[in-house]
Amino acid sequence: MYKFAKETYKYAFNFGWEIMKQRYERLMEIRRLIGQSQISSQDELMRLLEKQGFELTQATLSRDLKYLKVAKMPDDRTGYVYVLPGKEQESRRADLATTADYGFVSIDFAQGLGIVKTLPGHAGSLAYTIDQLNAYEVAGTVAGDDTILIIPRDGVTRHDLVSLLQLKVPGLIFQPVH
Amino acid sequence: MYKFAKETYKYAFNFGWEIMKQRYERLMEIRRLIGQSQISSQDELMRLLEKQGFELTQATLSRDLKYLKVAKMPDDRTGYVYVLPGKEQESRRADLATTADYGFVSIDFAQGLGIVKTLPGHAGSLAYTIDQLNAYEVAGTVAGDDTILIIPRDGVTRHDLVSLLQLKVPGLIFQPVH
DNA sequence: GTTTCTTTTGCAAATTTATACATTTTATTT
DNA sequence: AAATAAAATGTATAAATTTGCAAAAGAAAC
Repeated sequence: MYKFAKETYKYAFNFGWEIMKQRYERLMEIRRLIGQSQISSQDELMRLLEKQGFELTQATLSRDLKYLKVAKMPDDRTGYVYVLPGKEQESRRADLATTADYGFVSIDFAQGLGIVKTLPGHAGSLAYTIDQLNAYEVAGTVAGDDTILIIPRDGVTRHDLVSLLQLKVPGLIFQPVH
Repeated sequence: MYKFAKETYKYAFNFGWEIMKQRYERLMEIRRLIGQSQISSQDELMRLLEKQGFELTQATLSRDLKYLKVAKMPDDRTGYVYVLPGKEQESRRADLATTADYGFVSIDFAQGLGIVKTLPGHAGSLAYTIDQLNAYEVAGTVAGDDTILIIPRDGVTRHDLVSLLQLKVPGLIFQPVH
């Protein structure tokens, strides 16, 4: 939804001399389409624009996207998606946990249990985060000061567990300091 | 700066069975490089990694970047830059004004002056924002309720003015409602 | 209206990025 | 340790994106 209804924003770009009206309408439409749907290539976007009655080549689209500062980012669903400036964050918030500093140090396995090492004092909060995932794979956790014991359910492999954590706790493995 | 010094994070990925140590070190280095410098192509990144002693092909890099969810976004300086997830925002904060809702409607020119129309009551705040730019091009502004008069300095063209505003007030032209 | 200057766009080529497939490497199981 | 399974990587190629250049379209100046 844009602030100006079509009728209105049509004139929002009247620079006094009928500049680039068509181009700006196209740019608006591009923003709308990208904000609304998961677009993963310029050709795909081009086809959508053509349906709307715009005529253009992919080369122009490349320039438009550059002008609009639209980024192309990897996406689990579609492979890659175009995202509007400022919207990148939102699209990453699907996961429960945020990219906070968990104090994670390492994970190891023994006796069918996962042993997570953390910085001193960080075990509790990371264990809590893991509990909050409510994941089937995790039967329960026990936290000390700098160590967490993860008890996997029967049949859950260490690999399943690592996958789960990597998927649901982004930033756990690669955690830069702010 | 990473939380774990090299010596430490070397072992942060000991999953109990010597998994992918080399790969993870490379991934860490990629994150470091991308966070630190303005990298605009995979080949460029590859060369940097080779200097660090890593051996790999561009294909692997493409996969690594996908895994790390590194986005490629347009950048005024370098054309395009790779950005870490969560860091996109920061790289856009160089400009004074933020992507707020300015109530901007249109801009026109007459008598050598710029006439900006805004939504009712928005003239004052947008004029203030423009004043805060402290731009040479603008000798001064006068704001009513929904209209701003911009007085350009001698020799400043309407084009200069539009360029200035587009450059310094991102989102002025394309402003989606939140 | 005509001329001049600027911007936009398409075309084609260059560059950059992604991926299918085969191979190697690494982990898991027996 | 051997066999099996899974993951990572290179090679070659396909796909996608960017860009130089020339033409067209649009504004500005005259």
